[in-house]
Amino acid sequence: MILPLQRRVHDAIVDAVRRHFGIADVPPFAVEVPPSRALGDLAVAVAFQLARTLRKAPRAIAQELAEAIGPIDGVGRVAATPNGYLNLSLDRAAFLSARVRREVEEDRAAPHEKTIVEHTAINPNKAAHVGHLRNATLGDTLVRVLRFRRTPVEVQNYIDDLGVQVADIIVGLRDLEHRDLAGIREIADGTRFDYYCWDLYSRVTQWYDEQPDHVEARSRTLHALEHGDPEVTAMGAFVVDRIVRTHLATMARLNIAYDLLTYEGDIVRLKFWARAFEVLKAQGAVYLQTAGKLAGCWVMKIDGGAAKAPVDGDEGEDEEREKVIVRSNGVVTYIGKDLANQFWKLGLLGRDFHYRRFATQWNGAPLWSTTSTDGDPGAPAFGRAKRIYNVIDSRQMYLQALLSQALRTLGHPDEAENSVHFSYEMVALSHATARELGYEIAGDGEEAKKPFVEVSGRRGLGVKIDDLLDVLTAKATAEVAKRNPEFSAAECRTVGAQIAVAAIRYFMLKFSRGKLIVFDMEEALSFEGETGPYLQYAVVRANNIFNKLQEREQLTEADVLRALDASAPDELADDGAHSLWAVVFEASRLDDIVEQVVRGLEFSILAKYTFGVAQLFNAFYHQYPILNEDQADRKRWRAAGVAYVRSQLTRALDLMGIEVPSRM
RNA sequence: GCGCCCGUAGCUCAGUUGGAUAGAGCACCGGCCUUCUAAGCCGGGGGUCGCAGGUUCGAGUCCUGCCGGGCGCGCCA
Repeated sequence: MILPLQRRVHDAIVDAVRRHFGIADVPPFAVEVPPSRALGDLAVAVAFQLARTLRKAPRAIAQELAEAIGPIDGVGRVAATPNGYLNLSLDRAAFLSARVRREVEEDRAAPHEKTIVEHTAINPNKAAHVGHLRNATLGDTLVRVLRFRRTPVEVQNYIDDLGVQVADIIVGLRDLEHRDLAGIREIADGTRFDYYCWDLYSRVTQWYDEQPDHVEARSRTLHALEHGDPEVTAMGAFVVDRIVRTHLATMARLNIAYDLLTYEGDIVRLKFWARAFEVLKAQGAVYLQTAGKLAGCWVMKIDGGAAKAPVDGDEGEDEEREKVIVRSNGVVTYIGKDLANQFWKLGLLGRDFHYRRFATQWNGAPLWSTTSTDGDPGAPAFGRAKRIYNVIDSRQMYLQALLSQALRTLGHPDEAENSVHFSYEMVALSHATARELGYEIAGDGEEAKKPFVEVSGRRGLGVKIDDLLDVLTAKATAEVAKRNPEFSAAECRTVGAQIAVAAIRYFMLKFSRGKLIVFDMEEALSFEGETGPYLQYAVVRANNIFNKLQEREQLTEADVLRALDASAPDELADDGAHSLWAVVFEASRLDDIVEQVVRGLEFSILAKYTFGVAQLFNAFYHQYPILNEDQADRKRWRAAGVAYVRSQLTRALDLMGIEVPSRM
C-alpha cells in the first residue's frame, strides 16, 4: 500500500515526467525514505531510470523535474541533489497536527475477503514447548496484523485427536500405569496433566525401544481409536480434552485466542474424508496403484520438485513418484484427512461440521469446537474462506505443496493460489540450554558436532512454554518490586507477567522466519537492549509524561492538542537525528510497515521497526525535556509529538501481542 | 541424488519490490542519575557482506557455478 501522501507524491512526479519529458510510459519507481532527515523526508530515484532513455545526466533530470513539479499538498520543498536524487520535505506542522488528531485519511487497501489462519496445532499428548511457541506467536501476530487491516479473520486450531501420539499416551496410562478412565481422571485432577504426559510420553518411547513387540500396543490402540472402540475412545477423548485445555491456558498467558478448534475425529466421523475421496477419484487426482511396491494403495502423482528418497545401490531407476493417500489396508493417511480439512476451509467440500461452545476465553470471546452431533443451532458460520494461511514449519513443505497440487488438479487454481503455507524454520536448543535441562551429549558423537540440539517431544527434550514464562515472570516481578516499592504483590505480578510476555513474544518475532532459532535460555531472559521490555519501557516513560502533566499542571492530552494551532512550530524544523521530527516521522510509518509485513509475511520487519521507533524516542526523551521546558510552544509541540509516538508504539506493540504496563 | 532454507562485526541478527558513508543488540573500553523512571542515554574500537564469474548508471540485495551448514524427500503425523 502507498500512503495517501506518498501516492500524491508519486502521481505528481509521474505527471511531471509526462509533461516535461513527453514520456508516456513512466517506468515504475518507489517513493522511499532517505537515510537521514537532513536529506529530506521522502526521496525518489526516478532520474537514474530515465537517464538512459533521455541520454541525460541524472543530476540534470532531477533538476528539471524539481522545477517542473507543481505544488503537492502536504509537501513543503522539492530539491534535486548533486547525485541525482529528488528529495522532498514535508509540511511538518500540518503533518503532525493531522496525525496527532487522527485526521489522516486511511487508505489501507485491505482485501476484505474472509481469511482463515490456522496455527498452534499441537499434538494433544504433552505440554507445549518452545517450538510450538514460535508457531503460535507467528500465527497470532499474523491474525493481529490482518485484523489491523480490517481483513475478517477466523482463527482455527487443528487438534489431531486420532494420531499415534495420543495413542502413545493411552498406552502409557493403560499398559504402563494400569489405569482405567477413572484412574486417569484421578491423575489428571491431581497433577499438572500436560507435564505428567510429557514425562509419560518419553517413558512410553523408551518402553517401545526395550522390546520390539511393545510397539504392537501402539498399533492396536491406534486402530481402536480410529474404529471407535468405546473404552479407548473415552480415554482418548478425556486425555485430549484435558491437554487441549492446558494448551489453551498456556496460550492465554501469551494473549493468544482462537475462534474454532477443528478436531480430526469429527472429520472422520462426519465422513469428510469419504466425500473428499469421491471427488479426488472422480477427477483422477488419486488412483489405485496395481503394481510395484505400492500395489493396493490409492496414490497421488507428485509433480516435479517432490522427489523420492535416494535408493541405495543400483536398483530402482526413476520410478513414478507417488504419494500414498490410502494405505493398502484401507486406512487413510494424515494427508488425506488434511486434504478434506482444506477443502472444507475453502467451502469446496459441500459438507459442514456441527459446532458447540467449548469455552469462554481470557478476552471474553467464545471459543467454538467442531462436533459430530448435537450442534448448537446458534453457532456462527465457519469455513468458506477466500484465503487460508497454514502456519506450519518448513519441514512440512512437501505436504503443503501436495495440497496446492491437489487443488489445482481438481480445477481450483485460484483456491490453490490463495492457500498459503506460512513457512518458518524450526526452533532448536543451544548446547548450554540442553545441558541445563539435564541432557548430557557425548563429546565425540554426531550430536555434539552439530551447532544445536533438536527439540524432541519423543525424548522429552525441550523447554516447556510454561516453565519459560514462569522463570521470566519471576525475574520480572522481582525487578518490578525493587523499582516500585509502593506496588502491592499482586500489581508486581501483573506487570511482571506482562513483561515476561513481551520478552518472549518479541524474542520469537525478531528473527526472520527463514532463520533457525537456536534457543538459549540466557539470551531469552534478557530485558535489556533489543527486547520486548525495552519497547514497553519507552511507552511507559511516554505515558508517564502525561501522568505528570496531569498531576502537576492538570493538563490532559486533549488540552495539549487543542492549544496546538496558534503556536509557531520551530521545534519541528530541527533535522537532528534524535529530534522531535525524526521520531514523529518514523512513528508515522507504521501503516506502511504493516503493508510490508503482510506482503512478505515477515514480522521481524515490524519488530525491528518498533524497536527503532523506541530507540529514537528514548534518545529524544533524554535530550529534550517536556515538563521542565520553559518555552510554552516548544513544550506543547513536544508533548503533542510524544502523544502521537506513544499511541503509534502502543498500536505496534498490540500487533505483536504485547501490553503496556502501568509502570515498570 | 533432488527440493527448500541459511552464510553480513568476536557472538546473535537486521538490511524496506537493486539506490545515498553497510546497521542494531550483546560482549569489550570510556563518560552520564539533586532535572519527565539508568530495563535508559552519549562516545569508542571492531567488516575481503562464504568464494568466483555475470547483469546494471549502481549489487549485501538479481542470475549462474562452486564451498560450508541445516531441514525435507515413509503404506509416520
